[in-house]
Amino acid sequence: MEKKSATRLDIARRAGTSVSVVSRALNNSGYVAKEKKERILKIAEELNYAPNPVAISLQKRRTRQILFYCRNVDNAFNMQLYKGMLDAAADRGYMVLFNGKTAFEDLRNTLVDGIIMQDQGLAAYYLRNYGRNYFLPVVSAAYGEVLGEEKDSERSAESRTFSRTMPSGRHSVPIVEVDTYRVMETALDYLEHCGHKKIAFGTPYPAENGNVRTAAFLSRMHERKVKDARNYILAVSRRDSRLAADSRLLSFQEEVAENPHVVNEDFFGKGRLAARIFAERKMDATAVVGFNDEFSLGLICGFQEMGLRVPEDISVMGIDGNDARKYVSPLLTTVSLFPQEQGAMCVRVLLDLIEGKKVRYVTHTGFRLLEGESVLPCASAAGIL
Amino acid sequence: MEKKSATRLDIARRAGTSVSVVSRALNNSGYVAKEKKERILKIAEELNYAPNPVAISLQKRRTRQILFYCRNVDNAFNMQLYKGMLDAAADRGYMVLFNGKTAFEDLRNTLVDGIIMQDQGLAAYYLRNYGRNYFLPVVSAAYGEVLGEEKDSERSAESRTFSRTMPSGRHSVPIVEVDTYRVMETALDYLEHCGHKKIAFGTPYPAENGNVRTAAFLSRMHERKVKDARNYILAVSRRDSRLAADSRLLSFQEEVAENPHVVNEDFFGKGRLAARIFAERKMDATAVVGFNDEFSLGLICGFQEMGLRVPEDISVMGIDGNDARKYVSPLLTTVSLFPQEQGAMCVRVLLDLIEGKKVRYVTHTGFRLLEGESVLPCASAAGIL
DNA sequence: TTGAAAGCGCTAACAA
DNA sequence: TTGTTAGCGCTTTCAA
Repeated sequence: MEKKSATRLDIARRAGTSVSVVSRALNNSGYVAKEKKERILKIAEELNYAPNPVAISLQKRRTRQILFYCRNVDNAFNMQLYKGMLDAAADRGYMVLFNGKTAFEDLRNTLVDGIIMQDQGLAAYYLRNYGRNYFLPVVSAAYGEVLGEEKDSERSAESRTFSRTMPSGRHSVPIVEVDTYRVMETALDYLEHCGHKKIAFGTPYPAENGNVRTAAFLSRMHERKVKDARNYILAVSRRDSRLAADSRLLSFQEEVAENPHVVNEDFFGKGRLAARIFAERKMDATAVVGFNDEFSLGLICGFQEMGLRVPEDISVMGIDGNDARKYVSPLLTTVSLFPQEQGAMCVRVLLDLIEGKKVRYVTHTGFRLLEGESVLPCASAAGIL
Repeated sequence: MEKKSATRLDIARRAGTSVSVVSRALNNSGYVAKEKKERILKIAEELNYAPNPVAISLQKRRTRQILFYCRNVDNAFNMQLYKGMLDAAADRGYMVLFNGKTAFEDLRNTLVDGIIMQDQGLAAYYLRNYGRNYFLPVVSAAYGEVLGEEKDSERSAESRTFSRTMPSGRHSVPIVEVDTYRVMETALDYLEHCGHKKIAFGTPYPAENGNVRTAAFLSRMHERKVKDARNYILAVSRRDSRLAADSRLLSFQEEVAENPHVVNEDFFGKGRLAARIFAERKMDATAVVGFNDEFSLGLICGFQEMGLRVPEDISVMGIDGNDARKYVSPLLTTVSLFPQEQGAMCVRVLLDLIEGKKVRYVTHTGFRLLEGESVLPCASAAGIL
């Protein structure tokens, strides 16, 4: 048993034939005498033969593995994305591996045919710094990425298509995303429908940070003729001293941030803190839309810790459709982005790319309001402070 | 750009030298004239050369990748195990991939050097059905596995060692686990210390199911001369009709259970239901130890939904050290198994195995009580029903 | 129906 | 210091 495992050559020798016949027999492809085939199969069995997948991959120049590269292992939303990927990939004979931490430089040594990046920021960074050297197809799921020039130019090119040739844009990657602007609209419409007039947007980033979700909020508020919209942005400063101290868990695990732009965000903790800031600033909103569900769960926790009732005193709404909602009462009302479907779509786009088909540059996936109990319906909308 | 990427041969040709020199230059190993080396590096740069990791793996007969095979993608505990693995593996130059769903038969096609199984049950099943044919080293993290003959015989062989030869036991795999009996003791000691006399054990499995945690509870209760210990087992029947209906989330994702013995357990949902069963059965315990943290969070949720206060009316305690604790108030008191350390240890054992070192058959990792707010301290321990 | 032969892209021993 | 050579284990022509 200690010795190395059998190869097709070993089988061929015992069967008194050649490797190519053995290969055909094992893969049942091509001609091979029935009797001989049986003998080969039997010998393979006896030898506990198992093909070497690495050799097959080298020959076929295809591993049939793809990777979901995702830093936020903690976030259930990403795990839901991953779940969606698994099925979609299996349908086409691929495996999806997951990796949350390998340095970008080492990523190129992964034995995969393509990579799905957690979000656009990561994808752009990767491509800019490492991607040019070898074109391993990459697809990105979008999620709260920062809005910049690149983003602007991208928005105007939604119908651009890709093939396996180098993309035309500078650092562009096909992305699968949800239309954040319409999502935000859905959230705000719902709250207004429930009677809320003053609506805040809670975000874990500084107010000036131009992430799409904040931008979408401002844009929608603008449309609604709210002039002091910026006052309704409830931002958590990255350096708020209470951040570390506020952790609910004794932390025996030091957090390590390796890439400057990729932090393992504690959305929950920031949401929790945001609730305190809301009170300190005496914001007069009757409802808060959180940056994402994790953040919103933190908001609920924070409000409750201050003795406020959700939704009687303050309504909270999220964005994502994160299954972690189940843990918290009241059940969070949210706009679900159906991460599973988004993940599945990422896989389809990536596999199309790998297989040389043309793919759309931007693919939009669906969303839907999921009612919970965290928004006061038809509220008389009295300020609480 | 469309054409296939450059190889060492391409570089060699342009540099007017041979592949081996190129190889040495690129890997900076062995002799190569300084000037020539520079030229080679430059050409490689120009050609956007990137080595083919599959070819390297074939040659080296090592992928430097290992896999964490884990079905319960939903459970934060497993993600914590995974996080621990990442660092430990990086220390030794390995990547850890994660996969949650590939069928066992396809697992052998994975391009990895070894596999860590989520728990002993999975590992045993895998080895029994697929593992014999090719010895891909496997290590298992233990967690609530079912106690059987195998397990008994294993316990008596803790000091057995393994090498890459076929293990001596029938379907045995090195495991990295925490001593469940001592963990249970720690939990019960703490509750008694807090004044609790009647302690229940909540489990998502039928009462007869001999999983280690239930067994440990019974064993410890027996030691404490509690004769009706079985009456304090709060079990959820697999077929309780309320299970499906009780889900807090609109479920657009149908759950698929592929392997009979591997179910994507909804521990939270079962814990929630268990709280109801507790009330229906009018159990007179003043504290409940949940099977694991997820289950215990469900218990808290369930009790609160019935208008009971935790811990004033009923104390709840968990086992695991699952970070999902942060979501729920009151903060769950638990015995942490330090999943990150357990995961790291799994990796070390697996890599030792891969590298041909002898490894212990069973490796125990540490645990510790983590106080939260879900247990009433020094309770007068009045029954609530 | 078979099997020899030429790779896939890289490593490493060895002779030069 | 260099280059030739022989693989790693498998697939796939193509001539027999």
